[in-house]
Amino acid sequence: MEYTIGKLAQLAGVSPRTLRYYDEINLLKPAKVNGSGYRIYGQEEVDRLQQILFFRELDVDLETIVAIMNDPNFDKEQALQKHHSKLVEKRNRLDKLIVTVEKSIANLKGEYPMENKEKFAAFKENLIAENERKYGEEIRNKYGNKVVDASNAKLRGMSEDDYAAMQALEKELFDLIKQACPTGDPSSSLAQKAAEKHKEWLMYSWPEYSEEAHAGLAEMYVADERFKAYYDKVIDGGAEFLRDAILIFTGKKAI
Amino acid sequence: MEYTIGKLAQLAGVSPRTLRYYDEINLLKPAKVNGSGYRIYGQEEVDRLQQILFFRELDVDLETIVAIMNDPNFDKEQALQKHHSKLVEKRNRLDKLIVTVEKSIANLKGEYPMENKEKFAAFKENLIAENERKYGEEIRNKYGNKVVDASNAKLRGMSEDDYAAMQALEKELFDLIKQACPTGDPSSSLAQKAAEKHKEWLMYSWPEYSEEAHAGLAEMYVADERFKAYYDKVIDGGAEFLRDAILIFTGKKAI
DNA sequence: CATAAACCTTTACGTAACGTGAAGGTCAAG
DNA sequence: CTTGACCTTCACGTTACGTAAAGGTTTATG
Repeated sequence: MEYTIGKLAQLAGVSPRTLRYYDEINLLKPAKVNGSGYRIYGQEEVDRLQQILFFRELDVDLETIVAIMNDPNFDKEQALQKHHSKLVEKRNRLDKLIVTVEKSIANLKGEYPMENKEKFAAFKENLIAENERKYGEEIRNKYGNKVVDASNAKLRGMSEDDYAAMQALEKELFDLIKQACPTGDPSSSLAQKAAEKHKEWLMYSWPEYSEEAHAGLAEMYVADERFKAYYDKVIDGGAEFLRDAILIFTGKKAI
Repeated sequence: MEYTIGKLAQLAGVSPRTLRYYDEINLLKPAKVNGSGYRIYGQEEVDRLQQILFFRELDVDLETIVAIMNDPNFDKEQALQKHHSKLVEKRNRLDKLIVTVEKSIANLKGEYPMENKEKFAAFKENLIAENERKYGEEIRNKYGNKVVDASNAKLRGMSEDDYAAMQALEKELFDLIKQACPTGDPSSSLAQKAAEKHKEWLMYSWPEYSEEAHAGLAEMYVADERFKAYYDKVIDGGAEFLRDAILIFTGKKAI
């Protein structure tokens, strides 16, 4: 199937101008140009345009999309998988915004007391996610995690002091893990103290605590390589040990 | 609680520049300006900023936000209610996008045949929603529904012929309702023919048919005043009658 | 008490991703 | 064979801020 610029625009719900612009910036070149200068697009371009729209939906700027999609290592399926998880994340953030509206209505009616901070927490999650997307991967690789975390912390409205306190807490947590892990007993009082410390640490960045969420995060510490590496760097097997300690701490696992 | 520009910016996760800009365009004026020209914001401004961010989240342009919020008839609670339903709509559209990604992955693997039209259907729903938001209310009031529907139809990639066919179908549907309604029997063959016609009509704008969705829409025809008025205009009680006919047609209600 | 750091101010130009004509060539239908 | 619906390339306009620059104010600290 071949498409002129107008046909493709119609199919995809974008304007011809947009397609010309994408041609100009080397994001989406037509399959060929016919004798009289008309742009002709084929199936490959249709699929590529769909990919572009997914990126755009996730607020990735065009320059970045060009860089990603023109990379010889670009893998269509992998990209779609990533789109999927990002869209799910976006939906989760939307869920929180919806809850915020509900609370704000109740607040307006005087039925629910609401701190100003809470009124914007869900919006800021969007920002944090964007911040991660834009600079996260790059900066994490170049300068390590601290810069990104500090930046995220700042976004959450933390003072420098709070951030320092959080860093200190994390150090205590690391020390506890280092001590408790070799015993191999995640129900030991030292291990439970670590779990408690971890909760304290969490409270700096979480709007509210729940055992379910805490336990869920613990599972992720082992499932997600990035986190696993982070705690295994402290001491070998640290991630699993912390997870087990937290699962016991939150009552999700018997001793 | 009083906030300087930086404090409020920090709280809400926006830049001071943004707040100055909102001041400039009369969207958010500080509560007062102190002796040395500093902008000072209070609780009222905090809440107003939250409202602004909700509008922004829904891609309403600032000019429109100014118009809406500076309108003396502006009702905070009503606005929040609207935000809520719009956010839910947005989440529903996100859900469809997520399904589209999943299908596209299957398609890529050759496990699922996918028409090009389907690849963009979910994106176009966003467009249709935006189109409605921008021009819908205004134009519906000024020129009636036809213009908007035609515009939406065009967005869906319908040809003029298709649109004409859809209009013809709708007229047939109206005639059937007009005939069947006075009998008062939604299970009559005429009424069921109307339900069938309604399904046909739907198929022009729906990507796929399901009895659940059809029945759900029928319920909405009575619940939502706009729709109710639309069918009651054909014949008094038309909305309820059509709903009952559809509920029987879809097997959601016994005869 | 000074002085530097961390705020704040206005002014003004830069930007991304197109929208919107203008001026003109191409193509299918009647 | 012409009319209307396409297409083309300039080229300037728009929105919602980002980003210095140049300077005044407030607050923490030696």
